[in-house]
Amino acid sequence: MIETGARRREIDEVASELFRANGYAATSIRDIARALDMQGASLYAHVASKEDLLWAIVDRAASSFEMAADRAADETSGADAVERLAALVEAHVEVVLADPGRTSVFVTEWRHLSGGRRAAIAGRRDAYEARFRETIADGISIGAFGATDAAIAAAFILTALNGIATWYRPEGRLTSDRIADHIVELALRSLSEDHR
Amino acid sequence: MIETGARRREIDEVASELFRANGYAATSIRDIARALDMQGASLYAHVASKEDLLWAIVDRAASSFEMAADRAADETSGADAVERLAALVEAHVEVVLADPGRTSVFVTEWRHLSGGRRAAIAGRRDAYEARFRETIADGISIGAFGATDAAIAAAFILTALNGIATWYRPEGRLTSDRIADHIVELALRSLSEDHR
DNA sequence: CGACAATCCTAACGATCGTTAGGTAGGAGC
DNA sequence: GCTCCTACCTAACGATCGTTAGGATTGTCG
Repeated sequence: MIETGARRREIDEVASELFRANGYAATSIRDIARALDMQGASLYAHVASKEDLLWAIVDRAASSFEMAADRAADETSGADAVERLAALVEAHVEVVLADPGRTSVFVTEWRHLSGGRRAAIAGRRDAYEARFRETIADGISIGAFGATDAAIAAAFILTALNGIATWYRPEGRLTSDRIADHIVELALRSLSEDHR
Repeated sequence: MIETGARRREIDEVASELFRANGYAATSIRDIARALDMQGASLYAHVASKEDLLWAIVDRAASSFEMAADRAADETSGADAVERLAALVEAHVEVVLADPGRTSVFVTEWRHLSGGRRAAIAGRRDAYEARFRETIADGISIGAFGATDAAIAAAFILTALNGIATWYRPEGRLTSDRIADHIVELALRSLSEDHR
């Protein structure tokens, strides 16, 4: 019974931007409505609850990352760990840069979901991180990466990649393509075997 | 007129933990009071406003980073860019690991400050990031680092270092010392000149 | 003993919160 | 022309928010 019409998509976009700028808890239903030139109560013709708004954003963002990682893994199945990790990193960066606002909400506001939804996102997050961790562990075991701890390396890289959403500005000095190139380079180099 | 007694410090600690777990906006004065076994109104014997609580945490965290960076810069003045950056990174990681909760509040909740305080923190943050950026730019110019963009590299490293606060658990598998070593290694390698 | 400061209390204020109920305007399809 | 659906409205609900006012208790120091 989830509404998916054009109006609902506008509402999701406005909510995403306000959640990003002010946070979920500090954004009221009436704030969102005001940005859409309507009354707070009117939003309930489109949405069952405030949390449903957050859920729509977070769930879609999580799916975007999962699908991009699936695609990256498909395209590099059989390749060595370095290439597989490069594909994962590149896919992640592309999703972040395609919608930094949504990514920002996803990363910082999912904890405001309640009960099962929160647990579900935590689980998907863990599973997603495990892809990175295991690929890094593979690379370490074949000597392609410097011998670091795979769990730490995965956390390091993923938080750095998600951090892009906090500082990237589309109107900035560099195009998103060039930023993506730089970031992928930094991430892969952090695992390189030879240094100094 | 800022109270600095022992009781006030307890209040700051409890508030920091609740802000970290639930966010500033989703934490009420009465939540904080309940964790201290007192009534919400009683907190105002120690604190002028809810925002003052956030300010105390954020300001102290910002000062910790600044002082640690000052010390690191002092100890490596005259050294080459690689060593100077290493000292900055190590100092930052140590501050994060010394109090991940406070760091987490600092990084994610400072936007809830109003007016001048918010602007002041934004300025100090920019100045702090500039230290990293300029040290990296120095390293690039003398060929010690791979030719990446200094601004992107600084943002990449700093968000990765701040990210530690979101996943580090003191009761975890590794000691904070070992984690610090790994992280410093990852951060420095991401800038290394030779790779592949 | 008495003054004082620190600490916490109860009660209440006006504002705002998420949400529900019930109604209205306008266009689409028969 | 009538019905139905979509999209919005006004009004209000009970809860909770940050905060203030004023009083009680307690221990310290003279």
